[in-house]
Amino acid sequence: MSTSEKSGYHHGDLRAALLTTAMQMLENGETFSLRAVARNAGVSPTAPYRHFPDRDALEAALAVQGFGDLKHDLTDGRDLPTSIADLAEFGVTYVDFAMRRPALFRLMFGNPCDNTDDERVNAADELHELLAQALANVTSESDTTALANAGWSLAHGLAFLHLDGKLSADSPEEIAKRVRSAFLAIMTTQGKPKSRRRT
Amino acid sequence: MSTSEKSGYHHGDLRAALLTTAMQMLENGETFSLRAVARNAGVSPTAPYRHFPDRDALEAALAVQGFGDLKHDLTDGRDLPTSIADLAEFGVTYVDFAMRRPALFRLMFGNPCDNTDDERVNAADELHELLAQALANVTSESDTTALANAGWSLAHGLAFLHLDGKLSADSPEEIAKRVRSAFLAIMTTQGKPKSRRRT
DNA sequence: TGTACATCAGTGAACGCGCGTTCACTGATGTAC
DNA sequence: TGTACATCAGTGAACGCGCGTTCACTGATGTAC
Repeated sequence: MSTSEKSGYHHGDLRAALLTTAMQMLENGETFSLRAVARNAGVSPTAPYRHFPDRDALEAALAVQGFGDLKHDLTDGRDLPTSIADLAEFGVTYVDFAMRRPALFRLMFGNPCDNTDDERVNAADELHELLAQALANVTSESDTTALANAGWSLAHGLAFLHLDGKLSADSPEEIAKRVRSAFLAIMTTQGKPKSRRRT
Repeated sequence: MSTSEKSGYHHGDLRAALLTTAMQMLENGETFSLRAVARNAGVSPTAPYRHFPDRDALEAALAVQGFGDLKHDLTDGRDLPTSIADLAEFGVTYVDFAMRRPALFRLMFGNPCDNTDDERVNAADELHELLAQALANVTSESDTTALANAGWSLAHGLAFLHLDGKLSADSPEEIAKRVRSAFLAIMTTQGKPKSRRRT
């Protein structure tokens, strides 16, 4: 990582370099391949196999990092939400992450989980728990799991609808505004609820 | 479509047959390719080019059909929602569609729109409008777009989280129950809203 | 009613592409004596 | 301190794969006279 920069053959810290490179590619919205990552890292197509058993392993490592980053975005420099307005900001951050790092977000969430990779499962679980806590903080209900699912799904749906161009916007601010409005609107509705039964 | 079944060379209605075949493949969760569709339809790899200019055209045609089917599922044999409970059933239908036809759902929603195909755009718009109407029916607010976005996003998020295994369930019933709970929970929350400002 | 011919709807070989992965290899590094 | 050697981290050629698409073609259909 330090002295090895000029040495041609041995890279020094190729594993880290591959992750960095792959992450950059994802940030640019590219869906990467093992070969493309190697190419961009300036290394032969087979070199990555020294550090990752296969393509899936690289993906999993990136997802773990992604989950960490998202969690960081959600918690760093702010308290857990205590009001609906706070919660809306939580949602804004979630969607903003998706828009800033679309390919990474897709990699994290956009395909069936690989439940064999423990690190990945743990990282995902941690995030899940954070979201549950956030929701629990805001409501006075006893059973918070339904609400937690709803809050997550709302943010998640907004993220993907924007990502896939089903809801279009000209600027990040416009998106943020839309997310805020959505959270506030749905959590403060007074419709004409014929039945209010709980399940 | 009628007499042509035995004639070897000329198929009779290959265009329709290709769509049917492709639809079945999607229903089975397979992501298809032009070649695979042709193979399954018992026809040479290049035959589809008689009926579709390229792969994207086939995809667009399938998406149009998908939008129609989903709209049908949502409206046929029932009135538009008038209560939150009705709306929850609307969501249940949306998610159920996604779970029954996962690959089709992904094809419809899971990638940036092809806005050059008019038919496709129209079909998507119609669905969009239907959702907006449904939401408008339930609330007494004047500006319903925020709520419409929220309702759609909520259902959409639930659909994708289940599709991608982030929320897992053993049966369709369990999913339906979860969707209902989510809608009811988030639309009837009384949190401790510090601020209730609208945007 | 029968035939000539244009049109239509398929075939099948071939192209170039990027991919994941294997294999035998070689150059660089670091450690034991 | 210097050397022998094991280990480590790369290389580069090659594999088989399925894909979308092109091209020149041929067999079937239907229409005009």
